[in-house]
Amino acid sequence: MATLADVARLAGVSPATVSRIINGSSKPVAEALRERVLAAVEELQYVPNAHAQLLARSHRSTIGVIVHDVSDPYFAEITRGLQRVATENGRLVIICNSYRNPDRELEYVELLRAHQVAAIILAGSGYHDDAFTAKMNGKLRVYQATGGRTVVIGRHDHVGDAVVPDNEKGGYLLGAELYALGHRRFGVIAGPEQMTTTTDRLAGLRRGAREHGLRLPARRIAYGDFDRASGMTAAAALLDAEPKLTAIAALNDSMAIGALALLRSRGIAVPDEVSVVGFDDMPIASDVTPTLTTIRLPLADMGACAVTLALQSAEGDDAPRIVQVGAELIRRESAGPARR
Amino acid sequence: MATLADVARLAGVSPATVSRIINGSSKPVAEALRERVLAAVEELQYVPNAHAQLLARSHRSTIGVIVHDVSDPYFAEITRGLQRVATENGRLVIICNSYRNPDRELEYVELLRAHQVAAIILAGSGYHDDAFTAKMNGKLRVYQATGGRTVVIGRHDHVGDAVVPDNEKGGYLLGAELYALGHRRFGVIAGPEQMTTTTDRLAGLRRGAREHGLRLPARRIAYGDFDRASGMTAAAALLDAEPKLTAIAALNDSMAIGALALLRSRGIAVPDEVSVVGFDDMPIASDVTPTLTTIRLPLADMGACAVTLALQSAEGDDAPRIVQVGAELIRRESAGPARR
DNA sequence: CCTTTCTAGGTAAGCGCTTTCCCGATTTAC
DNA sequence: GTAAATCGGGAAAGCGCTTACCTAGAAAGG
Repeated sequence: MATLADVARLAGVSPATVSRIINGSSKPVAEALRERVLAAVEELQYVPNAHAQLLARSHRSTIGVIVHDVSDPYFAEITRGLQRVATENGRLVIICNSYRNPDRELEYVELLRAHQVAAIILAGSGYHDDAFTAKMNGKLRVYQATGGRTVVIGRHDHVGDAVVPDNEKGGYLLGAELYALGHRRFGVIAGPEQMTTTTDRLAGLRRGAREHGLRLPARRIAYGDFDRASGMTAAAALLDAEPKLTAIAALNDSMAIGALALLRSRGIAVPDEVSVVGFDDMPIASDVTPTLTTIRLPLADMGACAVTLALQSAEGDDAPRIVQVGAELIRRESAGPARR
Repeated sequence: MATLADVARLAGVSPATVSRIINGSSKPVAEALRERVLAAVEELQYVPNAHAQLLARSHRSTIGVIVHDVSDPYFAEITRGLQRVATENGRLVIICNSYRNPDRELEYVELLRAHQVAAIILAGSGYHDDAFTAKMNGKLRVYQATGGRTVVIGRHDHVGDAVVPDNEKGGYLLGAELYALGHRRFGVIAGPEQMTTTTDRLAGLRRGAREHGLRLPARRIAYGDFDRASGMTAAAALLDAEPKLTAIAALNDSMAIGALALLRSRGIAVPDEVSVVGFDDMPIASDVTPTLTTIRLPLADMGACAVTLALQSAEGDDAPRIVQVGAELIRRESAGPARR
């Protein structure tokens, strides 16, 4: 690999001059030298060693992101927004997949710190797990103490800035729609029990129930993994436990699609016999049949917002900034009036 | 940020010793010292500076990947496979989105080179553009000359190892299915004209046509962008130009889904009036209605394979290794016998 | 014409780590 | 008992770059 020194030698100048020319330093350099150096750079196909640069200047420029899984549409959307803003600001993004493994998340924070990232963005739901939260906060605080910025997307209980979707409101809207359509007995396919996303969305659903003098009994809640397969399983369990359910509310679209598949396989018409609603409004939601009534979250915007927060250095004041983003009901075909 | 020297000072040993303990060097270290050092590491929450490590050892460990867009399901799948193998081997992956912009691809190769990645993986179709190919090959060759490994996924014309899906065969299988169902006049929604993926898949379709003594006239080919929206537009154009089409073959699933949406909006029954087939077999393909007949490509495996190739240092012999992966027809509901 | 002030460019000191080489202290062997 | 081998640990030389700081020559001022 050609080095700065090689370029300097070939151009017959000092390394400092080459560095200045390459980095467009404020120090003026004679045109003749500049051309010689640029020619040498071209000839040697020289590219500065990013690690050496990072060591030499204290400037940290890349951004680390920890998501559950980039290939999951939910995170893919968030990531898209992240990437856009990061690229606009000339930042490189390192993406780490934790596959919902808390230990791996902790490791990744360490790894990103080792890589001297300018900011760490934790995307995805948090866990209701005090031991984990404490450990994570400890690591984040150490990182912040050395000037690192942290932003969490959709979590509570973590130090630093946050972008949080209004999951509770989304849950409430979902319930309101179902009640408005006359549904009184509906099943809920929830996500993993200890995730905050699950509990928040459920809380919204419960608030709606209370307003109608109803409750969400445990037998009408089945816990899945936020993926299609578990949506099928959960829908089956719900229906088996209570065949007279008039609707199923899934706490994300993947599981709603699983429920749709299960209903189709049992020959149950949607929405004529059973209504189904989802959550997130992933792009597919309007391509499944029937198209999915769901709650839209501005995922890409949330990603973009997180980077923006990360890049604005907290101006002196240390109060963590929290950006709340809304949730909106999208009416499509999968939910209709209660029939039976 | 605590440094190695800080740890050494706190533990009362030399930096060398700390380094040896942290890296599990082969050199033995007394148990007492080890414990003191580990305690100091814990106390200072020390994490070695990855850039300094990379500078000091010549070992390069991370892998760079250039894709069109990670949030596109096609690349998300490939990336998933990539990540799995990379993580298994303790490699970090840097993902760069080129958004199908050739210049950006070139820049990213430079950037990855600057970051001293162990390998560069170029995922996604190539372009039929000699100037670009030449430039890219130049850069890749320079990188290889300094020990960098390169793997391309689904491209031709690039130096280095390659994992190529059999797009031509896939196209052929798609055509064969349509002909077997009695379709003689079908439209094709192709991807961008200058992408090799497009031309390869079209070539397969053409081969099938020839075997039936037919041809693919230009008016039955509409070019899209491999996304849903362009699939709708293209389907509309095709149908407007020739209302008697009995089938539409889209060269990827997103566009097929767009075609499905367009047909639904026009009240044309699929597959009763018009059949639709896709390509790639993305997860959604079995959730749309009707479920999509398509060609399955083992995307995650391709990603995994690329990393595997990248990690096996070419054993002396410089012949680029090419791994062909198959394509397979998946019959679902969207294609039926020709009716009109 | 000599001193002073700019300049453009070079010199060298790190950035934080790894690793070779070396040294003093034990062991082991003769 | 001495020479040789062994072993744990430290000193120091980089890795490739940036950036004060410095210097020689030119421009400016008197």
